[in-house]
Amino acid sequence: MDKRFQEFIVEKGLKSTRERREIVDAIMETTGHFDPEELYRRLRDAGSKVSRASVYRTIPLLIESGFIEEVERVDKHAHYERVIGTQHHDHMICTQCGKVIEFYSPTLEMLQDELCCKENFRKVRHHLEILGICAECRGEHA
Amino acid sequence: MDKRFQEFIVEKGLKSTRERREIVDAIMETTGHFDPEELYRRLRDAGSKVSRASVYRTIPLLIESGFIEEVERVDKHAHYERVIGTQHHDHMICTQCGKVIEFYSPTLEMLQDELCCKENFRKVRHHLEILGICAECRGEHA
DNA sequence: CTTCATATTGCAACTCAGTCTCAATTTGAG
DNA sequence: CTCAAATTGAGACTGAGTTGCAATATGAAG
Ligand SMILES: [Mn+2]
Ligand SMILES: [Mn+2]
Ligand SMILES: [Zn+2]
Ligand SMILES: [Zn+2]
Repeated sequence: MDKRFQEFIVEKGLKSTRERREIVDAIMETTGHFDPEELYRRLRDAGSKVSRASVYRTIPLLIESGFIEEVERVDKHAHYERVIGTQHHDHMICTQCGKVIEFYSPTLEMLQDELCCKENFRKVRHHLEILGICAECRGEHA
Repeated sequence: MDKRFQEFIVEKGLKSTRERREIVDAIMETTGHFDPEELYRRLRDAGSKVSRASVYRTIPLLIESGFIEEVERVDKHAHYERVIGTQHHDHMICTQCGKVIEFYSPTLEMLQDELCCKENFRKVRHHLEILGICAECRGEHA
């Protein structure tokens, strides 16, 4: 069970339950993006007894604690990814095959800070999604 | 009725119906973001007989023709905005009051092009959302 | 270790945006 | 004008996400 989430639970006066621990652990073992249904199935398949309701109820806590973030909406359901223990990045998404390229640009980050400053806006987080076609889907070899 | 959408309809071998014309016209009169339910209500209130189904069925056509784009997902429903006859821009959204600041930065656009080039990704469109707190919500005067 | 107020759980019923089916109507090419 | 093909409205349906509730688990206090 992640220490930071544990602290969050205690500070908020919530309880550390097996269900929450199982959910957090399952996400720790996840690389890449996931959706709640998938996470729920994964838990069940691993023998857990957590309910779908608990999974959905835990997600807002995980977001509030800064453990995960919502990253995309595909097929009208939300997708998340762990942000604790990973570096911040943005996404290029291939609209043909769904492939996700993660990238990070300090210049891009700084530029955003400047823009927010100019608008007198206090940036908390951001979300950049570049949609297009990946090299493979364009049938280019190199 | 917007000329470009009209052309799109013809080229696709679709039909120009009163319903589609009414929907397009209603969006032309819209400034800012809107959601399908709102649009539907607005049409009805103006005396139109269009059905909710037609509104939802027309939206994908409007997107495909480049007339509107999906801009945000709030309260788990989609929001759109007209992009024909407006300049491309991105958004800063206040998580406290919901205010939307629209901004445009050529530098930001170019930087994205460079990053895509580096990843060998063909950018088609993008979507940058900066979440944070606006000046008013921070209780600052100036 | 026991007690007990409070938080949490599973389940199933529910909500609501969005989709689909189908019979009736409209469109526009010929 | 005719007629195949497209579109429409109504309402049933879907599926992600939420919620009420009774049963259960947690953990602070004693
Ligand atoms: Mn990612
Ligand atoms: Mn806008
Ligand atoms: Zn691809
Ligand atoms: Zn605000």
